[in-house]
Amino acid sequence: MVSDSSSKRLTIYDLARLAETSPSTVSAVLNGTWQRRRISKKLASKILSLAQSEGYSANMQARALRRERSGIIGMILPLYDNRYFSSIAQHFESEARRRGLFAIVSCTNRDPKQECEAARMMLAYRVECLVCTGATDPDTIAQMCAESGVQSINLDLPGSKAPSVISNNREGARQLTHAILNRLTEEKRSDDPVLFIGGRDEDHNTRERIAGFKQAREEVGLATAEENILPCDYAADKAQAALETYLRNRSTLPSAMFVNSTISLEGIVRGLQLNGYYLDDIIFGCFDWDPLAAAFHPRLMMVRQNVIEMIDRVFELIDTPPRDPQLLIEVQPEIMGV
Amino acid sequence: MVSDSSSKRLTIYDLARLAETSPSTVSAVLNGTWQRRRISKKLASKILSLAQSEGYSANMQARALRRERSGIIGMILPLYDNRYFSSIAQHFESEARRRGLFAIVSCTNRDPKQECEAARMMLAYRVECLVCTGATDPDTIAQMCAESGVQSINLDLPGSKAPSVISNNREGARQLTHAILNRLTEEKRSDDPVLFIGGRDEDHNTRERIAGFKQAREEVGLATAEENILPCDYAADKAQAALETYLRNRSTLPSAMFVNSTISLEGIVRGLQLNGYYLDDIIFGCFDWDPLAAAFHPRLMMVRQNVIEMIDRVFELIDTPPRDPQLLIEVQPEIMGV
DNA sequence: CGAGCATGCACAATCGGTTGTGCATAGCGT
DNA sequence: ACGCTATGCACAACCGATTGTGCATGCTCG
Repeated sequence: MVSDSSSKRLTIYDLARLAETSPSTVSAVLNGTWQRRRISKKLASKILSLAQSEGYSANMQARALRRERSGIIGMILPLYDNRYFSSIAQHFESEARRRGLFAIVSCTNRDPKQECEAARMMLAYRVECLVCTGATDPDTIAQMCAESGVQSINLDLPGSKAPSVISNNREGARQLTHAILNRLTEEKRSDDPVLFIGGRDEDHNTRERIAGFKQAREEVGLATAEENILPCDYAADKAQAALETYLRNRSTLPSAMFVNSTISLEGIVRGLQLNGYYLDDIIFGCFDWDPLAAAFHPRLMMVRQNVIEMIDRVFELIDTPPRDPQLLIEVQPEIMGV
Repeated sequence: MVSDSSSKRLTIYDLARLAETSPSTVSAVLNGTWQRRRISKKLASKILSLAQSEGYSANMQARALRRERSGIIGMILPLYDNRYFSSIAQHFESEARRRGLFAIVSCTNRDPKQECEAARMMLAYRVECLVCTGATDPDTIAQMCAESGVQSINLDLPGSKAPSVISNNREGARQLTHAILNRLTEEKRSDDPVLFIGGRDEDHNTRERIAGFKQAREEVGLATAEENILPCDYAADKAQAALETYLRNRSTLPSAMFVNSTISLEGIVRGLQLNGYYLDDIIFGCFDWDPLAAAFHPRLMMVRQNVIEMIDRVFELIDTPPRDPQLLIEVQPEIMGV
């Protein structure tokens, strides 16, 4: 290992000098096209072992520039702070790696401005494709990508200008609601009200989940009072406040709750603890999955979105871009703890 | 917006043609050096508005190649799946952004091979600095970076070949243990055994935490039996199995437990629930922080590592690289729920 | 023995910016 | 009118890889 005194990194020109050959030959050997270019096996292995021993590493910027392909695939993500988004990032990364792509992920804090800024950076780094996860404004980003000739795909929340892969929120919510109602029936409390809490009214997923919730109740002959639907935003504090307001107006605790995310669940649980309620009495269904929470509460059922399949679908769309930009793929989530 | 028919992206050469000037002038204007290069304000604003209206975006690969600076800063991370690592990634990203750097983060699943592979990729993309978080083998990576002339910094777990920023694990554990012991005293159970469980014997942080645990007990005159120290690995299953084995050999549950991470806590809680124990009787101290878990258990105290300060320290080291490669910076964590 | 082909490699253009340098022209002072 | 500086910009050489093309040399075959 000859650590170059200049501390500059080795290039194919340096290797060419060392191997007494030309840069183009070195390049051909190092990127595997040497057979096609009729480089002798002898010279090839000489160059390869030299590259190895000198610790050569190709300059990806130069390669990307010349090839007009960066080898980078981008994702924007609201946050990392729950298992759902974390595992999305993780699977995206490993799947990208498997395909020889380098994944870069940017958190945008559910802020449309940051989303745009991140998308702009990714486009500047010439990502070959951009996956837009849970974006507040996916269409703007799809538009930006289209103008740069870059493919984009929406994940988790659908858009209208690029194909989307999302969970089947309505069906997941329907099944979760049925699971809740079944528990209530087992406990002879089938007529008790169930509170739907958390999420945003404007957001596609919340609307679908509310629809699934109502549908399930209807299927067992129950009407749903609007006062029991509280899309108070996802944030823990908002959920906690909404719950406390709700409780102030009535004498009894609901026997069961459909909570729209783990972050909302955090506020709910905190609020109940602070107000001295006994948690284990309540049946929880949470449209989200967290194994630690599941371990804590014996009657907490959770919806685990099928992240692996969602990411698979995303890459299928990347491999064979659909004609229809409005294509919507729904993936079935799984109900845990039933 | 003239969407180029060729669908190729605009370059400074295109802009130069449109503005009837030279590429070098366009470049100077777009990267802000035009005053120094005595370009007239008039021409500058013409080029700027043209770039704006045509949606020009500089090719970062080309820029990086010429400038010999990628503008990229890298981080390798074991996982995203807990709040600690997630927030590390998030703060790293936003701090990098604030400094005009583009952050790329790779998950390596605590696998030394993946760590090396990720580091190699990052070096190939010519990161200007690599932050190595919770690496199983930080020194190998530090070595790779050094050979490429790239600065590297260890985070969370220390190494000997690059400066490190970690939590003060011993002091955090000492304080957490005191908090546990105080609770026990309040409840007149101060002589009950406390179980330390989770983590890896070989890992620096676990060793320090065990030391802090023992020290705190010693400070109140308690000896620590080795049978009550179970560094059974972090994984939930391992922790659950270790706990079940432990319980099989004695008649009573420990009144309190020091659990070495939320992932271990998951296994512990699950094991206790499955075996019919009443969780709320137990005092938990967990060297990790998860607000949802904290909401669930009224007697769960948690150590929240000061991620913001740790990331700040990392960037200070990047700004002014220390002479001593063995420099170790310890950041005080906070005890939550006392 | 010479045409023709295969073999093995080097040359040089190129990707899109950046930056040192040089060359006109204008303005100014004497 | 002449020299001098300041102004405003263009030229061209890079950065490090990729790739179309071309040129020797050696070998085969009629």
